[in-house]
Amino acid sequence: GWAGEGPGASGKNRHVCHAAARLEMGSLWEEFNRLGTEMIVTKAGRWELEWPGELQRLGGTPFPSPSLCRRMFPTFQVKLSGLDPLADYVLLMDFIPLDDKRYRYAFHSSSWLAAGRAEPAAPGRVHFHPDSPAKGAQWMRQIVSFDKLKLTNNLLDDNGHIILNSMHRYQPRFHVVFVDPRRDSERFAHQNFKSFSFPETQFMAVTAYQNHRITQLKIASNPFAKGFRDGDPEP
Amino acid sequence: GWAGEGPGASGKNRHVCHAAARLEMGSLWEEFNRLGTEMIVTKAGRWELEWPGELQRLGGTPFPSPSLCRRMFPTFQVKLSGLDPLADYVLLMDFIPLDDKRYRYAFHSSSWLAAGRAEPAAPGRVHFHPDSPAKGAQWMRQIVSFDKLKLTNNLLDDNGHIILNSMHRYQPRFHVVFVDPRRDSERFAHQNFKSFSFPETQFMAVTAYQNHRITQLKIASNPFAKGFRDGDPEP
DNA sequence: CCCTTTTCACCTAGGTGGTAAGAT
DNA sequence: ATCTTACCACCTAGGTGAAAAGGG
Repeated sequence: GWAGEGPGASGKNRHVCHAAARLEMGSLWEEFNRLGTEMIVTKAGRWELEWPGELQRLGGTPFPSPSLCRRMFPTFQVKLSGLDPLADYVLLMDFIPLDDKRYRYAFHSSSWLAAGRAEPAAPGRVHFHPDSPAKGAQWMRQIVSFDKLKLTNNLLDDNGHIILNSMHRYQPRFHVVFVDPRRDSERFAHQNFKSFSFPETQFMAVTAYQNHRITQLKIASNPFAKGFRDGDPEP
Repeated sequence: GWAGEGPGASGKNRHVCHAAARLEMGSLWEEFNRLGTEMIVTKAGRWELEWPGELQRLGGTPFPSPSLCRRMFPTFQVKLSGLDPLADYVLLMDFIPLDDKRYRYAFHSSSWLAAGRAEPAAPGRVHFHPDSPAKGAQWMRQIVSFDKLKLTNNLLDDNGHIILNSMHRYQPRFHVVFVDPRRDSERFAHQNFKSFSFPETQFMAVTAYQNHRITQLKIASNPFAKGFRDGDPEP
């Protein structure tokens, strides 16, 4: 579907007021949403600094090992239009709680039940698209994919990942921010961005899948889970 | 080693005149250079557009498959200093012929012999570091690695790879370019960059390794070639 | 004969859910 | 009981040189 408008679409800078975003993989998102999308959040384990021996032999420096956090699937991807091709933009995402409830999954009825009030909100973080900043022309040239975005339930995470509470519901949000070259651009900050929310991308954060139909749809549609597919060939 | 100065170090813009670059993995480069470094260049094969079936099922769009070109090993990596932390810089590399000769390898003497004049120079291309442009602070924060740079001998390559003639010698060059915000910045273009050449990184372009000791050093030091190592454990 | 291309097994690197054990 | 963690086999994706085949 197309663009949910940001709050207060009026009074926007001309560089963002015509911006539009189309969610990619819309039919897949909707398929998940009908079942109740779940996204895995795991603790980042905080492996020690890695120095693989190979690298050590070569005289390189150690680097942080890949975290154990999980990506989203489906991946949040949008096709942008209406940007100024020559202006600079920053693209980013955040996640807002959909309510102040905590949930549990009732296996007997295969449904989610409210189970008390939400836990204290995790530190609010944003994920900047790693190509930011870039010209409008470059953002519009192809699909923008947030496949580097990772979710964790580790409140102490220091890798900059998105921190979410398990068993809570979230709405991903997408923001287009015009990089205002004016000296006093702070004064116009509220005019220089436009936000998009796609209701079909909301999800429940979990540490393990609860709904078996979600598990099966993940296995069927995520290429990295091919090892768990039964032998039913698909064209 | 440290920085070979660019041509005409005088009259440089203050944003680049103090720039310095230290080559990483220097001892490995020197070990290769003592034997006569060789780098593989292969034709990019130009596979058809890939549409893996996975992606098709998910409603995605096809994308060009990875090319068959080869990276450099060792990878060209530098540690930068002396940049203005708040200024924008573009980093790039190019490759200049070391002479106008063509070579062949004499197996009986295990040495390279001149074998006529160079073939017409391939189209001169540059490789921009994919993080460009970025602030000086970000470039100086950690080692800058050109591991996405790929070499090909395909004169018709349209993936933007570096085109080299096999059996010719080359000197990699590294350039730091200050992004001048002045309107008439073209007038100062010659002042706004600084170039670095590390003699220990020069190499012979080949389609297959000629010197067996180079092959063995590549196998011993490149993690991706571990499958060809004999069972001699290294700490 | 000299050089290039193609294909291959074998790696690195890292994204999956399953499973069993652990925590509360 | 309910939720979380740790480890695992199994994938995707792609970087290696060997070996054989191809070309002039």
